[in-house]
Amino acid sequence: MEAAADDDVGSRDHVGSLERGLAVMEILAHHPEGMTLTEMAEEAGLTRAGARRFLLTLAATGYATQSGRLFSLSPRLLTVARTWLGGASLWTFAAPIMREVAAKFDEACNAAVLSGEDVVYVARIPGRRILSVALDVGTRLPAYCTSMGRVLLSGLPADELKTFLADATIERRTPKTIIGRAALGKAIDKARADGFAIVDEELELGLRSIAVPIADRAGRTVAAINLSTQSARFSVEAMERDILPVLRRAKERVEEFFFV
Amino acid sequence: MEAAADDDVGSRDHVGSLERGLAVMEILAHHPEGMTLTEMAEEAGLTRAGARRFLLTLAATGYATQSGRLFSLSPRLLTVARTWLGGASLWTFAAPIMREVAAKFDEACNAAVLSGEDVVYVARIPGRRILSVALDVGTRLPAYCTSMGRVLLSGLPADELKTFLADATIERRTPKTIIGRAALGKAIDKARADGFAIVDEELELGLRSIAVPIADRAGRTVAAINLSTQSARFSVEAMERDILPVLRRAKERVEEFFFV
DNA sequence: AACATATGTTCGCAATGCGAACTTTTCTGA
DNA sequence: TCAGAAAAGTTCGCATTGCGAACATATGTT
Repeated sequence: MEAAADDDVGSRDHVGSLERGLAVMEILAHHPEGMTLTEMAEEAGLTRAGARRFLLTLAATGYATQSGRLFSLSPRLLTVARTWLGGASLWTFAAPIMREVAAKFDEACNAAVLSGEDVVYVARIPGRRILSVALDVGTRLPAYCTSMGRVLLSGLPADELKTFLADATIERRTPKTIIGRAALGKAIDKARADGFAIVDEELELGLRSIAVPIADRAGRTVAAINLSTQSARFSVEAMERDILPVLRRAKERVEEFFFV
Repeated sequence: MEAAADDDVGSRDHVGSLERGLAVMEILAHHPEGMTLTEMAEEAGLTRAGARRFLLTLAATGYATQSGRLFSLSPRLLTVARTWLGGASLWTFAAPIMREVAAKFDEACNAAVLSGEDVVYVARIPGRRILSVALDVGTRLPAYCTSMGRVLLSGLPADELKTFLADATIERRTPKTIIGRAALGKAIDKARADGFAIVDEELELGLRSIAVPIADRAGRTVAAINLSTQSARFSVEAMERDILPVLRRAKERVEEFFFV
């Protein structure tokens, strides 16, 4: 049973019964086969009378069901969760997370999905610095030379990636653009192995970005988030050292919104 | 806000604070954009001080987050739900529901999925009456002449159903078996339009069954449940009048365990 | 049937959560 | 920028709510 933040427990702003009731609900979640009153009392550290009250209240409110001596969760929790998730898009939920990332580094934090040979921006938290590339939700950029594109491509099935590498339109945009298809394949493989990609002035001189993939519960890469910076601000090394851990944490938090 | 069962509210076995806290959580679920304290107090029918306590407790326990004046749910609810669902199979959760159906009619209630040209039994609640067909989890029966097969086939994409109708092994098992491929196609179309299928002595004389499809949140038919009876017990008309509503209710309850 | 175990019930009581009132902060419009 | 309105935060007396111990009943096991 996870403890609440310590400094709130003794406070008059705290409802201990709610906390204990939620803990009982969580214990039920760990026991889909059902639990008896005595088992719950032991596991929750409550008296039988106390555990019984919480179980009966969860049953009365529809969160649990009682069958003989066994209490178990009901699908109401799913209904509530579904209502919540269905009320807004993933990127609405992700926005506060991305906002924290953007604010921490004062740079733009973006999200994109793969569409054909492009990435399409699906969310964008501007930084305070002006980047020359005008970006907004809906903007398309070529996948091959963008950090988000690189990690998205790394999540493609092998045959699809092979087709992409064979067929994609690949042009030199800066002296640093990787235009060799074999070298690009290697860069994508590296992104897959690393779990991130840094694109260093391949799209545009002065522009450097780092991206991580967003995977659903089945492990499929469905989106990417990145931080775009002016290359004068962060070296490649600093990106990996300073930005990557933050971006990874954001990735994990966004992924919590995927259910299956 | 849904009321708890009235006869529990005044009881000493009831924890009102838990109930009110869960109600606050549900209201948050309807407001993914976040809510202020005053909005919550109004909607929950609480004083500001009361609403504030519940919100702060939900935040302290990790179920909600506070950003300035806005409170919103956190993904912890998803984590709990995921833990619960991940701890057992769908058919474990469905078993009590199917057991109620079986007990109501004293007949076997079964669940199956489509596998190739067959249905495979994935769950089975026996009735008290002995049916001559020995069935157990894992049993395969031909899809074309079973009620569950019929509704499962009705959920196939058109091209797959066309292939099935063209290629499937179809044999006469009783004088009532539909063996004409066009007629079978029509029966499957009828199952799709009706949302259920009755198979009347097509598999075996003396055996009649009625099935409904189980669909996931995207509307894809992924399984079926049925009630198998001796044909002497229930006429086709009685099945549709008496069993179908019960089976439909069970379908709805089982479908609540699908998240997306 | 006897016994052990688990659950249900009761009720005195104290602690927990209540809300009203006051204070502080934030927002809005001129 | 300032004044006023609105919203949120804080305090604390108090009553009601939830507590647990003890007893009663039901269920399971040998």
